[in-house]
Amino acid sequence: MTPRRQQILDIAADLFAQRGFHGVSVADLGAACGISGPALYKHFPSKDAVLAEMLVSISEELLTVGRRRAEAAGSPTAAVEALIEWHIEFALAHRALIVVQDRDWSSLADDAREQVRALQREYVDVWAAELRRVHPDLTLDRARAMTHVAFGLINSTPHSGLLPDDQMHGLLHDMALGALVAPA
Amino acid sequence: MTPRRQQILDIAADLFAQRGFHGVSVADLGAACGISGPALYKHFPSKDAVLAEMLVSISEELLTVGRRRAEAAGSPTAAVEALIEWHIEFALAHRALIVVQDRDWSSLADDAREQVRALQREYVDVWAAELRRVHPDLTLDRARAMTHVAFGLINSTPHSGLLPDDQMHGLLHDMALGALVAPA
DNA sequence: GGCCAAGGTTAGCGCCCGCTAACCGCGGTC
DNA sequence: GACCGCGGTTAGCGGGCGCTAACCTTGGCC
Repeated sequence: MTPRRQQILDIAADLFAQRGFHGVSVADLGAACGISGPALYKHFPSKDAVLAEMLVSISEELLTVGRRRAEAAGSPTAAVEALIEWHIEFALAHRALIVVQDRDWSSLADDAREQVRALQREYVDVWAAELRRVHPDLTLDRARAMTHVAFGLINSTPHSGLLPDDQMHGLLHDMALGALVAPA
Repeated sequence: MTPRRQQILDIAADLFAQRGFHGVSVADLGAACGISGPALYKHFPSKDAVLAEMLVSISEELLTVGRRRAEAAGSPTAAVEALIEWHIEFALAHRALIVVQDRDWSSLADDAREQVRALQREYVDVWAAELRRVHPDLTLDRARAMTHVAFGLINSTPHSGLLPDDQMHGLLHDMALGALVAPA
C-alpha cells in the first residue's frame, strides 16, 4: 500500500464520517489530501471504490482478529469478554470508520455491499456462538440479536466524547458485560 | 396538519432511512407520495425543511413524554425503567425516524441543527438526573455518557429485525437494565 | 356565475457532481 | 542521454439535482 493511498483512505474516513459519503465531493477529498480532484483517479478507479476498500478492509479485520481472540480465550465467558475488549479497542481507535460503516453502508455498490454483509454476518456469528456457550438455552437468532444490540452499545462511542478514552473504555466494558452476561 | 403534509413526512422518513437524505431527490419523494416533484413546494418551503420538521418534532416528543413519565414514576429506579420503556416503545414504533435522526442529523441547516441538539441535550439530562439518583456517586458527565451508551443500545433496533417486536422489546429491556442498573 | 385560493402540472434554469481527456515534469534505468 | 511510467495538473462534458415560473383545474363562497 503506497502512502498516498493510505492517506486518502484515512482522510476519506474522517470526511465521510463528518458529512456523509454523498456530502463529500472528490474535489473536497482531493483538497483535504493536498492534491486536487481528479488526481484521486491515479489511485482509485472511482469514488465508490474508496468507500468499498475502506469498509471491506475493516470488516475483514474485525472478523479475523475477533475470531483469533475468541479462540485464544480459556472459557466461553472469557471469550465473550475478549470479544468485548477487542470491539471496544477497535471502536475507540477508529471512531470515524465506525460511523461510516453504519451510515454509508447503503451507498456501496451491490457486490461490495454483499461482501461486507457476509463478513459482518460471520463476525456476528462468532459472537453469537460464544454467547450460546455462556447461556446454553439461547436461540441462535436471540444470540444474534443480542450481538447486534451489543454492537449498538459499543458503537455509540463516537457520539459521546464526554469522557477520556480510558474511562470510556472501562464504562463500555462494564455496561456491555452487564447487558450480555448478567441477566441471561 | 393537513393529511398531505403528514403523508410527505411519513414517506420521507422511510426513504431517508433507506437511502439517506442526499440519496433521495425531491422527484423521488414526490413520486412516492403519488404527486410529482415540485408539488412538494406547495407544502414545504424546501427539501431541508422536510428534514428539519421531522427531526425537531421527534426530539420534542422524546423529551416531553420522557420527562412526563420520569416524573410520574415512584422511585428513581422506576423512573429509569420508565425511560427505558418509553425509549424502546418509541424506537420500535419509529425505526425509520431513529435511523434518520442519527444518520442525517448533520445535513440539517445550522439553526435547526442547534434546535435539535438543544432538545437532545435536555432529554439526555433527564436520563442522567435519574441515573444519578440511582447511583449517587455518579459524575454528571459519566451519567451522560452512560445515557448515550444506552441510546446506542436501544437504537440498534432498526439494524436487526431478527426477532418479532415483542421479543425484541423484552430483550432490549433486560439488556438496558443490565447495562444501566446492575453494575453501578 | 364570477372569483379566488389550494394544490396540482410541465418546462426549464443554474449549479455542482463524478469522471475523462490531454498534457506535463521528474526520477530511474539501460 | 533518450526513454518511459508515475503522479500530478487544468479544461470540460454529461447528467442529475433543488428550485422557480407559468399555467391549469377544481371546490367553496358571496
